[in-house]
Amino acid sequence: MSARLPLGKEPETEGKIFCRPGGVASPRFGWPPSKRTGRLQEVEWTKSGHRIQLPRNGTERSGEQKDARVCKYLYYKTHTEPIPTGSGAARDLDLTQRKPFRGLGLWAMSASGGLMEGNQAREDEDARDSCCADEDSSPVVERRNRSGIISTPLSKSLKHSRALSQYIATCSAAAAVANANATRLAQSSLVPTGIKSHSVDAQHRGQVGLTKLDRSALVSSLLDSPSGLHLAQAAELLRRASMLLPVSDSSNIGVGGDMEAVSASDSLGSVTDFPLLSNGGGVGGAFPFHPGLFIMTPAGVFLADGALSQVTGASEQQQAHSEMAAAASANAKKKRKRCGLCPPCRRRINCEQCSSCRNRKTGHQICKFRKCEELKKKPAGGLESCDGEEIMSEHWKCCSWLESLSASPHVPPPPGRPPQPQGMLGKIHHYCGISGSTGSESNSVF
DNA sequence: GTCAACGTACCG
DNA sequence: CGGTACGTTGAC
Repeated sequence: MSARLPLGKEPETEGKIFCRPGGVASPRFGWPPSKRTGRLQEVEWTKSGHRIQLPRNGTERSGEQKDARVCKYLYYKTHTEPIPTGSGAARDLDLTQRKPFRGLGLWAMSASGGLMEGNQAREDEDARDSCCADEDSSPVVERRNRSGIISTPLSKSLKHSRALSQYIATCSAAAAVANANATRLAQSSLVPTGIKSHSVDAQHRGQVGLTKLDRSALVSSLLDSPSGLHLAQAAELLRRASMLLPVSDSSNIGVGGDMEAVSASDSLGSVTDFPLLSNGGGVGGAFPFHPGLFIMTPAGVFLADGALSQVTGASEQQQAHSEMAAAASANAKKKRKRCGLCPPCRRRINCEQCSSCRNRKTGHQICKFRKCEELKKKPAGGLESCDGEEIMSEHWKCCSWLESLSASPHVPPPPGRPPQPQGMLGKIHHYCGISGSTGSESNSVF
């Protein structure tokens, strides 16, 4: 690579937060889309923040360089001197000329010639994909689906390799979502009962600058996630429940997409265990029903027995039960959605080589390398594969426990499951077998 | 079990 | 209404 910068900290990268592959924000590594003015420059960084040069093909790396390998990303270089066409540097920098598939769909070699493997190769691929977008100044605009995945008609995508540049916006959106989620998580773990409103306000103030894109990305990510899907279903159930509810001013109870609802009395207790619901995604206003009123399963969201008896008359429970059974059977047919978290989901490029890509016109299948791991699994193993009766049986089990929980917050979970000392949410999660690590919980209760 | 093809839900 | 992709089915 002929275009080298002096060693040391790159001024352009100081004091900025960059979007790294996978939507991770980082102050050091990445690329600043708003500032890119020059050419792509590949550099590697030591953990101490110094940029170093790496030997070319086949050269053994020093210890420091080995450390730096994991920190290698591209960034936009501000210099503007042209790079001689045909030179090694030009070859290295002209990443848009790569053919988009090798072996298992991973890039096996870095642009500087170093061997890479597995996720590292994939991450670098993503990084370059995002960076090169503007290098290739083509005005082609491609559509994205809700997950930020480039979606072009088959003919188009086969004609030209994906303009690797077109993922930056997605990346920033993902970073925004990650940021929002981080904020939410921080709030959920830090905010004790009683000072919730202050924190919500603070959070709200802090998020005032959130753009519409940020919010829609957040909402979209929530609704795309398994739990988010449940959230949407919960909203619908709430809407129905509020219609049955003899509330004097029902217009004040809104459970729409943004869940900007006016606070209502809390029938079961505090909702501070459920910040997502209580603060309406940082918008203000409280979720008008206690989350414990809902039982969420892969087959759908149900109102708990106690909830039904509270928000409706006992005579209406029967009707609601049959509605729930209908919903369960309807949801059995419903398409599952990509989890958006697994590596295949995070992959944004069709390999264009697998059978699904080649045969997309008739096969109607997503690229094999982008097929969600969750969708690959059979919906079996849990409530999803069972019939409505089983679902309802599980539902009643949860209901009875939730009712007892609402009567006394210290009722232990049903036998067979050891207690978990993390408040109501912990109990609920434990009772429902939620690990919380993958977001692919088999069933969940709010 | 894998693959191709088709039906169709879902979305813009 | 067209595009994408999940679910299902039948062939191998």
